[in-house]
Amino acid sequence: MKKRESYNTKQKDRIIDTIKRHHNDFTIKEIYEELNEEIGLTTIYRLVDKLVLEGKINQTIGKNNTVFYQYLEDCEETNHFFLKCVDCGVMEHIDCDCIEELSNHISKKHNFSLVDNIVINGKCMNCGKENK
Amino acid sequence: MKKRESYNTKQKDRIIDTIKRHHNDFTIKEIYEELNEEIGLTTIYRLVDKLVLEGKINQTIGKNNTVFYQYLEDCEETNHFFLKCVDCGVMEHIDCDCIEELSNHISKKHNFSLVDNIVINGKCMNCGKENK
DNA sequence: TTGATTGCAAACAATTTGCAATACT
DNA sequence: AGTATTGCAAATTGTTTGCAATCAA
Repeated sequence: MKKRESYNTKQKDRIIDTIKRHHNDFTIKEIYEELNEEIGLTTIYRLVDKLVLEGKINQTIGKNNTVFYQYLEDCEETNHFFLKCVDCGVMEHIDCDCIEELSNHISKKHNFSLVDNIVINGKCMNCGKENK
Repeated sequence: MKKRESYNTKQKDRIIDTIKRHHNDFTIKEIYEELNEEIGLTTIYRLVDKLVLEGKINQTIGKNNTVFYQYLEDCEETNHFFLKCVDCGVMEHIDCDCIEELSNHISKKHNFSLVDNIVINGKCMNCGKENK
């Protein structure tokens, strides 16, 4: 029973491609439909689960108990820090010293080490100004 | 059809009391069982949903697609900022200038306003040192 | 008395599992 | 050839809804 590496398949490619085109949120159903239901739901669930475990996708739960995912772009930086707008769902990757400072501070003063992929909720400029 | 304020009930009291005793994570099922199944699941779902909407409870999704909730303690400070350990689930309330600094910086430099209740994932000292 | 709340049973929706067929290397 | 992957159907689980009975004000 030799352990093989994973196989490349047409389905994986198409799912990942679709996921990457969603900069912000996506749901399983959205991906399923965007693929014209040509790939089984089960397959999508399985791949997305795997990517969540690998930390490439962030999983959240929002309005109406809907489960959302976000693809965390591949980037070389050590810090994968994102701001996510709770209203429109837009996600921005932050590459700024403030993150490292925060991380150091948290670890030194509060004895917590931040995880690799941090997603912080807020409101983007557009959505923020709408509320009076 | 006059709009009444909400009623105080035995059930609400017991549920909230139970929730408050869980400093960290809780699931609906845990609460249900801790109440000896004396209060209907439906009632628990309804109250917890309401508290989530009011921002008193944080809702997350974790391992095995389990939905977790955390009660965000009542506190006078404007900033409700928490560090949550992804391993053991412990949550710590942070009351520190660094939060305000971060918040100002994010808003000034990155055009995002942070939401009221921020929960950031990390590893607490105990769980952090276990990994090699 | 009036409207809110409760909780059951049923409906619904989301996710997982078993398994045979298929695809990858 | 040998193992991973796929996808259907079925099972399972989690959550919501309808509604009649009950409760709070």
